[in-house]
Amino acid sequence: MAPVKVVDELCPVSLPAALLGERWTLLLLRQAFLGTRRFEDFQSEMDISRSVLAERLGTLVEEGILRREAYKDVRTRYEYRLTEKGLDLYPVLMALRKWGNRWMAPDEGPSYDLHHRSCGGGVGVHVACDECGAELTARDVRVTPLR
Amino acid sequence: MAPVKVVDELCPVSLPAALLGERWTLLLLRQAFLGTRRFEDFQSEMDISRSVLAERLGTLVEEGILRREAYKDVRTRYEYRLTEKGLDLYPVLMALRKWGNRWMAPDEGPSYDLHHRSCGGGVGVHVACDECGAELTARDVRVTPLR
DNA sequence: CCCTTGGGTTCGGAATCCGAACCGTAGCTG
DNA sequence: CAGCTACGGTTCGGATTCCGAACCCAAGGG
Repeated sequence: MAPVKVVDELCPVSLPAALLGERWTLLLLRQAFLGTRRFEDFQSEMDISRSVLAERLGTLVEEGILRREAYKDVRTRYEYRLTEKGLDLYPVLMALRKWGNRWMAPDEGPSYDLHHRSCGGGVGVHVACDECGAELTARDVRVTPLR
Repeated sequence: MAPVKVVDELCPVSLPAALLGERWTLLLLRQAFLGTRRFEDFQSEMDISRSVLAERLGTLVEEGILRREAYKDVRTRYEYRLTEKGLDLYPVLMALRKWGNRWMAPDEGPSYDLHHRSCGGGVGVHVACDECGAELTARDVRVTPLR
């Protein structure tokens, strides 16, 4: 694997990495996928300061990953919900989870489980060739610089 | 999707998220997967300060994601290489890349491309049911709290 | 000998993060 | 209607972390 020089702005990983690789953002998204929607709930379920939470929610809304929406409970409240762009991050979280289960699992095992709604099967993540369908590891992939 | 209260330490996403959701770590891993191995090369290819680079490389080594190894060039040098645990993060990076290509792609397109070495096909990432094989989105998955 | 290179470590100042306090709007209570 | 509470923030001061620049040391090379 020869080192590939990369123009950072043109690497499809670097922008998302800069966004998600900001403290709290991944945890916030996990929480969103678990169904948390309200400011207060994020704040009490994660141990994050209110100011930083407000800021992170703000940038996620700006990025179009969450949308802030008013709704009527007993009175007007707001919720932060995943947009389509946000929902599309699911594979990232699932890949993280799979890795976490394999390499950083707590002794007692996870505190929740995920299953396919309709058949009850577990959730798997796979990197596969679009052409031949073979499961791929880093070693099976060639990097071709374009510029 | 009812909100699920999660004991943070028992969520298989939270530990990896805390680790990778630290500034620079994801970018560093991307670089590692592209073949960068030496301190100086990380430093010149990414725009990171030497002190933080040293620290991040250190924690990744502590975590067993990279291993630091001496080797002989014209003289003794060191390289940071992905361990098996590190290589196993490939799906995370690929999921990030896929998302980046779809939602944050730069106008000119990516600066490099990935292909299956043996058949030339593209690299795909899939979340699928272990049982029935169906492709899954967040909506198809049920969260079951265990404790 | 002095110079260069790789791989760091060590500053001081700048940017972030945190907890705690505050604020405004709304409803509910009496 | 006066006062209280809940939500969804914003605004502080102090504690961390980050950064760039400078320094350090070992091993060659000229």
